[in-house]
Amino acid sequence: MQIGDVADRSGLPAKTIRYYEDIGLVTPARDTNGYRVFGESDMHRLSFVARARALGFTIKQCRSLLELWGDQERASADVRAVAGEQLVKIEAKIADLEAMRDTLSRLMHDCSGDARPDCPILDTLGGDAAKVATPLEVEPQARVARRR
Amino acid sequence: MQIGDVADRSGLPAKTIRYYEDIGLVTPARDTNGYRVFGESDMHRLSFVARARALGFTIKQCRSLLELWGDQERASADVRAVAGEQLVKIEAKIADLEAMRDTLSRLMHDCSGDARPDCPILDTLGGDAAKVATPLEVEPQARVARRR
DNA sequence: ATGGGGTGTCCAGTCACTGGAAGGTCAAGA
DNA sequence: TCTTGACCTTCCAGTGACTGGACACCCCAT
Repeated sequence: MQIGDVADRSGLPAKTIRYYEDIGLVTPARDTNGYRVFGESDMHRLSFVARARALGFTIKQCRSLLELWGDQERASADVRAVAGEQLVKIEAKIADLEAMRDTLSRLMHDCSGDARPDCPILDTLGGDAAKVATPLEVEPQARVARRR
Repeated sequence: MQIGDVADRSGLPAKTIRYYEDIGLVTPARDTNGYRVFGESDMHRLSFVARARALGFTIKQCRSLLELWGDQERASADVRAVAGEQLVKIEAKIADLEAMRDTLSRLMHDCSGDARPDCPILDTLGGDAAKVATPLEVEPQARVARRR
């Protein structure tokens, strides 16, 4: 198989597959003309990575997972640990994004969105607490005394 | 004010503030010793950006919002448009992450997480549909015929 | 022989910072 | 006066995971 076939079958762009070779995730053989030659096992590795990436695993985690995948002596607890770590990060990101979404949609709701300049969105971003019901404040930190 | 004070008051790292100067978000004056000197308006701009970034706006969007903020002739509809664009992106990201979370937590649930090697997480990533209830398949795309 | 669609390498750019090195500035303490 | 140490400066490089583009080679069909 050459790179285009693998790209089609794995769903990964050829560029990405070359990149994965670059960083050592796959090591396809080479034809006499210099073209990469992928075997079924390369194909499986790439599909594995594609699925793992789709679940949000980092390349580093993919490396660990690939290693565990190839290790018949593995403990499923080790796999579970990697997945759990990822799940925690995803949940944190969701929480962050939900907070953003809530604030944004409240601001959108409060903004008339017409030709007039009055805008609670800008008021909030500008920190104009007087004009805003629930402002988004950034508390200043304590700091060593400054001269001048 | 010098950069440290602004950093404390805006919550942004000094490095980031220098970076923001670099990309033209603020243009603080300079003291005779070369130190940056920030006025209240610089401070407000930076706090504005900090809040906008906290809501997930890109630097580019921050630029637009800053411009609208300074424009007395603005229409709140323009602000609302930027915010709406951002809200859509955030909602899409949340949906993506929730899908990942759901799949991951299902896999975690199915994985014993003990010393044995059997692991539905790896089975799924490996595309071993036979072992998995609801596999995560990547459909191959149609493609121009390939020789060899 | 020509055309077109593959494939190869290499370099640069993305985004928004962040880390680190090497050095200048200033006020307070010994 | 000298030193210490907190602050400040610039510049360069790295992050993650690709992605785009330039340019050239390979191969088959017409």
